[in-house]
Amino acid sequence: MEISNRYDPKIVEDKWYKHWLEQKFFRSTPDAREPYSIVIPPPNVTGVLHMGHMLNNTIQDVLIRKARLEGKNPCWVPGTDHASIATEAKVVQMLREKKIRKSDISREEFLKYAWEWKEKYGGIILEQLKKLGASVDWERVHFTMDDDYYKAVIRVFVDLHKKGFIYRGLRMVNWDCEAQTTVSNEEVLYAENGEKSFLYHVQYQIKGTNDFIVIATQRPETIMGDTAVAVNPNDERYKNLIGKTVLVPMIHREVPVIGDNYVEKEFGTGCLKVTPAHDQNDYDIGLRHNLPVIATINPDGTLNEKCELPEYVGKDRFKVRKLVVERLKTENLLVKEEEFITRVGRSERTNSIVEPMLSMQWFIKMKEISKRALEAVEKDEVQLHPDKFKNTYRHWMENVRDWCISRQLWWGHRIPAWYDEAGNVYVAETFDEALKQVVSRQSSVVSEENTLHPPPSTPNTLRQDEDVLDTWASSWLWPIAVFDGFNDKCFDKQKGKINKAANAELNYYYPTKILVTAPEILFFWVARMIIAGYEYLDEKPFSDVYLHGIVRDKQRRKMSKSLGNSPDPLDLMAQYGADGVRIGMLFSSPAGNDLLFDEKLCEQGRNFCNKIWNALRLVKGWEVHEGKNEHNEAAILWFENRMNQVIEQLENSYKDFRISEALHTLYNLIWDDFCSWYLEMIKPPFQQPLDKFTYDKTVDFLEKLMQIAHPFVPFISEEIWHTLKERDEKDCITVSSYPQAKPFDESVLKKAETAKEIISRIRDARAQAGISPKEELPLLVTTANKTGYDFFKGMIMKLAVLKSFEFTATDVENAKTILIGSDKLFLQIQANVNPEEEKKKIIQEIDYYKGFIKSVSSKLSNERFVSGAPAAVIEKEKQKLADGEAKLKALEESLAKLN
RNA sequence: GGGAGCUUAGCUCAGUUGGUUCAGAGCAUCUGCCUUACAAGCAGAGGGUCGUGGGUUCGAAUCCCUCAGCUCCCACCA
Repeated sequence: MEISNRYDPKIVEDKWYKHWLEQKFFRSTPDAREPYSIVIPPPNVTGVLHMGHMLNNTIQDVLIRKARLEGKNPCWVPGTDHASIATEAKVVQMLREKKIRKSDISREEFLKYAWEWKEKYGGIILEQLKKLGASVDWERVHFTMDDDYYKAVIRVFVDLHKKGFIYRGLRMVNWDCEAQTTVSNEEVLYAENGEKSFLYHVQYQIKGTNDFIVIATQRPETIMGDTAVAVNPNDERYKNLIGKTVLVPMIHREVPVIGDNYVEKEFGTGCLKVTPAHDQNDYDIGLRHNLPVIATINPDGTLNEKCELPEYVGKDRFKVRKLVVERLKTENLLVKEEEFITRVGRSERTNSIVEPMLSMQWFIKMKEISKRALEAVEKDEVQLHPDKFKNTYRHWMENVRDWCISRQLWWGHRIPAWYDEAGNVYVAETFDEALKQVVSRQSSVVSEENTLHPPPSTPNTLRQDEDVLDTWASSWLWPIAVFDGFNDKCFDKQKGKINKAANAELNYYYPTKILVTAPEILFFWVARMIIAGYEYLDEKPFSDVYLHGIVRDKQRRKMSKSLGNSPDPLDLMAQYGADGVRIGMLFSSPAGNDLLFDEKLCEQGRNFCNKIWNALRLVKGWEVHEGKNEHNEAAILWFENRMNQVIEQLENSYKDFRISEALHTLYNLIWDDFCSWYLEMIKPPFQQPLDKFTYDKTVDFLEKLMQIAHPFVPFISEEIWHTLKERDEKDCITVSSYPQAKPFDESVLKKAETAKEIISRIRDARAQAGISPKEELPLLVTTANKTGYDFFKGMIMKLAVLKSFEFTATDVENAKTILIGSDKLFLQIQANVNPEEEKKKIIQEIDYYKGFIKSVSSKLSNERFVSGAPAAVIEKEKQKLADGEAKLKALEESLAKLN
């Protein structure tokens, strides 16, 4: 069979992915095996996958494929997230390009466009996952707005409302005037170095006097909403004013001067104007002092009639700011105008300045519901990797704030609340149920906020809340909902709990094994999933959380479309193969660290695949004859032991989720140990056949190596699996078994290391002397332990290209001397080396060993060390001392000879 | 302002309970090779006072403190 000398992923990858799907290798249903489930962090359907997703999904696939090889029942659930605000923004933009304005179309029409968008991008995302080789169960694709999922979200809302965790309240929210929606704190961005602004010092007249008090503000346009002026109660300058009344400029509203510790004496003038309607802190002060709230700004950012100045009504707040400043100037109320760097928040989606606004919103009370989720991580029931995130998690959970879950959007789960004409609220899963509540309202308690209103006369006027839920209020149910955990059969509406036993899937797969995601969404998503898990199942959603870093470019910049520094994953995979990209992604991304992506890493991955490929070519190219070549025994024994050692190391890496480390270990095993050493050791001379015994062993090694490598490089490993031997279509590496870790003999490994060192040193000496690597050289050795060489002598002769290997009792003159331990190797070459250089090197070494011996012997003569350290450590130290002394002696002899 | 973390080779990072076979890996660099699997390759080499200054210890990259620099999270000053 002719095998190309270049590995070509293109022909291989699609072929095998298709085959795997046909064989249903990724399909999982509950059975007797141990489950190993992972739910994918559902990518947003805002667009196509980026490099961060590649990293995220490669890690998951490695874990899933490893579990599959280990005979577990791996279930990797794929899906996508509707990502309400992000997707809606994309759709609005897309429509804008088509000259369609959201405000001109109906909710239904808009949703039609949004669904089309979802179908398109959701589809692309799933195709990208296939290209990557993701072994997800394609019969389990979920979307956070699928019918079942939608119902689950609504059901949870109703349930939490019933339990008293959800309430409706007036709160200061971040308002995006352009998108006309609230945005979460997390969606508010601040410019790195702040933004330039002005601090205006404005005079407020003290009532009944001609005196003034000067406040400092950035937002003069909110003056008309002022309901107090606050000073620090300990501020000697102003404390006497507390209780007095001042006049708000322009509108002459009488407001009190109050004392509040929030005010910092040093900042500005030490006097703060209080506008409870348009600033969070002012609102808090207002609550403490029972101040009225006057909202002067409309949701669209214009001023309303409450500002009492008709000329400003309907004008944008920033325009009004200018007008107010001018007016204050003309009225001589503006004392000072200083430049000021402020950290103003902008909406992540529209970049418009976020307006703190009082608004009626739905909230989830977080304190109580999140208690067990905090404990779970504290007690390591849920383990975070790396565990430094425990601190961050604790800090957040201990200071958790109520979660505003309503969004003024169309794309998402519409809030299941209905209002009657009187303003009563009915929270129910369906309209019909809400209607029922209306009918039975007279006698029953509905909810707190309704008690003020009488029951409606005509129930038919019920109108549903226009808002939808925050995306995370659906994705926090992901690990439960993808197993249909909220269906009628297993969800107990009375208790508000899921009966796991009534749902075979949930019972088998939940809790899932591990969640792989980025630390950025530790709170938005991870923490909330844990909360939901305990609330509905009294159980964690996953045992481990692997938090990987952000993919950045070489200059540490976050990859983004606008910077154009993000490569297209599909292009990369076309260029380097999916396996190459997978390796590239994992090569330098230990958990918790950002990945500085460099295309060279993918190139390295591709080269690695090619290396494996050529190992296959070599093996397949040999002619095999019956029999057994005794000379290869040492190599086989060594590699067997070495492989077992590495398998054990890999297990340790996997155990701690050190995926990157595992890959490095594997890479070295294949490239260095197998290709560079083992294959060279057993390689027969040109055009000579290989003995069958060695051949079979080698094929066996290569198969095992491919099984170990399979989680990282699924495609090439499958291809090699089938090229090595004729196999049945069902006999795939994907569903084969992971090699067991077997005990290994340290002494064999140690002897081999010595042999390898000898070979390297001889090659080095040869290179320095300028002698061709092909020229066979004689070697003479002095040693106290001749038998120590027996095993690897043949190997050394072969790889160091020696003519002979003899022992001698006396030192050899005119030869290059190589010290290995206390043994001396004399390589008979014309040593064109500088004796002074040689001496210098030896003296350096002698110094090192003298220091070494001194340190070890002082340790051994130290009473506290000898009495304190365990026997094994002392024994080791003694051995070190003996070795060191022998080495020193040999060195000194060599030096003497040179003199 | 509160909290967490980082600083080891030119670059990116390992270094698990302190023990001079522990100062490492990959990339990059340099030297020599088209050696019949692979130039997407082979064989070698050089390179670090382990951020600074102290301390604990028989012994410190590892533990403690100081300082400097960097990063992240949370809150946020009108």
